[in-house]
Amino acid sequence: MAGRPRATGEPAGDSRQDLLDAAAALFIDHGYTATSTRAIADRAGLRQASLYHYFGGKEDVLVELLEGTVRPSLRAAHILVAMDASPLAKLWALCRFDLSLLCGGPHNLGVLYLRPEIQTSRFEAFHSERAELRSRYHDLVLAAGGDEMAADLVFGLVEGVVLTRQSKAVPEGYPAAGADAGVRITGVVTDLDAVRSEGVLLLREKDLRGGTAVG
Amino acid sequence: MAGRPRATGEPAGDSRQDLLDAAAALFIDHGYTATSTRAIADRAGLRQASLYHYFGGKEDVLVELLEGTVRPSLRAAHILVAMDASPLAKLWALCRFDLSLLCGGPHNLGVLYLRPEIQTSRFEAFHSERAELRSRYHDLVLAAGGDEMAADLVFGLVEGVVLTRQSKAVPEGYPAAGADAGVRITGVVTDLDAVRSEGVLLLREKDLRGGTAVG
DNA sequence: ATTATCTATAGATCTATAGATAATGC
DNA sequence: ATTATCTATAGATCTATAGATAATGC
Repeated sequence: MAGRPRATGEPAGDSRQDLLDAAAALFIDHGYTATSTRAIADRAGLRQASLYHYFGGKEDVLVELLEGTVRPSLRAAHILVAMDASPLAKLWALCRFDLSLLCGGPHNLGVLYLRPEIQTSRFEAFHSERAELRSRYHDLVLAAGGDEMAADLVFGLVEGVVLTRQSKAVPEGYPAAGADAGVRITGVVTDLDAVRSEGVLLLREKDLRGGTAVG
Repeated sequence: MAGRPRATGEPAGDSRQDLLDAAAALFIDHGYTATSTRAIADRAGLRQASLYHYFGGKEDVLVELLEGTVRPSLRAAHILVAMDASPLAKLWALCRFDLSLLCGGPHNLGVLYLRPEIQTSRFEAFHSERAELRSRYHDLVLAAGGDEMAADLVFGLVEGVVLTRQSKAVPEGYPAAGADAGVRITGVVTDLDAVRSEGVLLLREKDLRGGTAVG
């Protein structure tokens, strides 16, 4: 702790986290390349060079932000898959959980998935975690009787909310409605009301509650 | 025509189009801000300063690229809406058409929709055309008996293919399967086979055939 | 005479490093 | 003695403009 006081006069709290928060907002609103290390530091109340005390460089900041976004969803997927319930109910719950994360939080962090700067080896860990999440969706859709393409469509529907959220505020019931849609897409004829009820129960599990994203 | 020959020796064809093509590839692969005017010109076989003979600046190039992507879809939407058919069949056809455009073409141009650089007044025309396309989806979903949220979900499903395409090659039948999914999402109980058959017929209309994107 | 291209460059960035300084903690 | 911050700066960009040059077209 301690150290030289900030030139801005601000009462230095958790500088590292301040830098992450500032970077998240700027990367989303202005883009990665368009955001200078100076802009990040300024917003966090520090001088440009101080960023290098906490991170190796700008890329390290983005790596850390991204890793934090898939983790919760992947964790939820693992828990759900292991539970004792029908595949469709698990699928409903996973869609619902994932959509809540993508719709929640102060920033539309999911847009970062489409940024070209993350197509380098520095982001391999992030990409493989996201690929694994996609696999869980596939497993559930196939187990429910759907096909490969339906699985891709469901995953696309869920992540597609990122585009929706960029254009307009998503309404309250969107995650639940999206989960309904995800189940419908599978093409498996079923009693949707029953699936939804079972899915809601699954999300009551203690490890799956209040899963709102950081950012 | 004519003018001083290129320093690269290349046999100067349509320089303006060459610049647009080069910019499309680079904006998508490396990002707008990360792409320098020099990189665009180099790829097009010209010197950096020559870009300014054709465009006011880098931003003008992006404006032109984006305008070219929504136009065909919006045009198709207008034609379909005016046709004499069931709302669900029109919706199926619009989804199918739109998905074909987003899946086709050499580049995944749709990713540009999520770039932060386009959130300025320079891109207002593009944004309003895209908003109008969204409205057409809403009209059709509501006419078919679905609600507002279903309409947003269908539009999100369609545009969500942009994320899918970034991670993997989308299979041949994806646009048709996506159109099926779009209809299913509405929640309107119906004979999907009949809707699909009717939708396929609508796309036989001369103005809606072979609608593959430029880029 | 017009056009498409070129070369050269001013002015404004931006990243990362070197090294100083002002706090706390021992 | 350690840590968090600072100031200063070298070196590498990048955009846009000024003005020259090499073709074709009249």
